[in-house]
Amino acid sequence: MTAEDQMKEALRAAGLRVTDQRLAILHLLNSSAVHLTAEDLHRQIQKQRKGASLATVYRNLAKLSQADLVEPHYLGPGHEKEHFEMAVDQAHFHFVCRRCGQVYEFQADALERLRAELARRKDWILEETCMCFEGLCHRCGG
Amino acid sequence: MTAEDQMKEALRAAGLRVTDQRLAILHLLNSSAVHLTAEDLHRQIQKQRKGASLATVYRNLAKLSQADLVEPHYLGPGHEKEHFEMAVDQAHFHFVCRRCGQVYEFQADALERLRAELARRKDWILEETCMCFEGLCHRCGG
DNA sequence: GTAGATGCAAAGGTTTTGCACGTAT
DNA sequence: ATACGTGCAAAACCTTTGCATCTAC
Repeated sequence: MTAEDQMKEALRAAGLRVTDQRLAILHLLNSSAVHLTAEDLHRQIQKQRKGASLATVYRNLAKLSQADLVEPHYLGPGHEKEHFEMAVDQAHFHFVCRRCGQVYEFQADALERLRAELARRKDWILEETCMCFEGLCHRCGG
Repeated sequence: MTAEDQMKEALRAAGLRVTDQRLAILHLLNSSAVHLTAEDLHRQIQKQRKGASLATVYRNLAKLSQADLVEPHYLGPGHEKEHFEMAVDQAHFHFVCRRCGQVYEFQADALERLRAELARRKDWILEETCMCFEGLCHRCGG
């Protein structure tokens, strides 16, 4: 099954209609190594034959996030912008280099364990976790 | 030395002039158990004899953050709003209850160790760590 | 055919900025 | 005296929404 077929199936499974705009968004997120903002996506999609308006990008990112097809993360300098990436099974975390802007992903079992321990110890239900790091990467001075 | 004297000294040490508006902001953050947004601060400061415009609140929060006198954090539902608190030595983290809005702070030694390990293993300089959680607290369903 | 999706433009909310005036140093 | 800080209003910025049209099902 092609990647496109998988996307269509995932959309239908989520009760969402298959549209060119949604496929375009998913394709971009799927093929992109970086994490894109709504504005990034819009800019790139507009170049394509079947574009998508900025409003549509926002509406779809919201729907796709709700459906767990994509994941929002607050990244970037100062950590103020929402970025999106394809949802993946593996929990992972982000490190943003403040000089070159590169986003590195990494696994950290210890963080996962910490999450579980906190929930148990404090008696909280953790619905959302944001853990991200900023600094200088190995190339920029680390 | 009173808290006010300390604030004045800290401002001068940072090369910032001592103004009523800045003292008002610092006093509010200092006495507040919760984490306030620019809008929150503005609303409360306006009630005082010597108020501060919203623009001034924003400008000062930026300067005070640069000077490490206060710390910005992205909290709140969806994690999209910037909140401020007095800068403190102890690294700590935040949990926001989605129902009652209460912000809980906690320490996590494990995270500190992880930070050190990551920096060493990946050869990164970690300047900023964001770790925050949202969910339901023990009173609201945890 | 109908509910859902889109594009456009307008509105909403938050943060920043230009400029004239005020004030800490 | 002067550089810095402030208030006001306007602008910039990001995101959401209303509405008419279109389209996937």
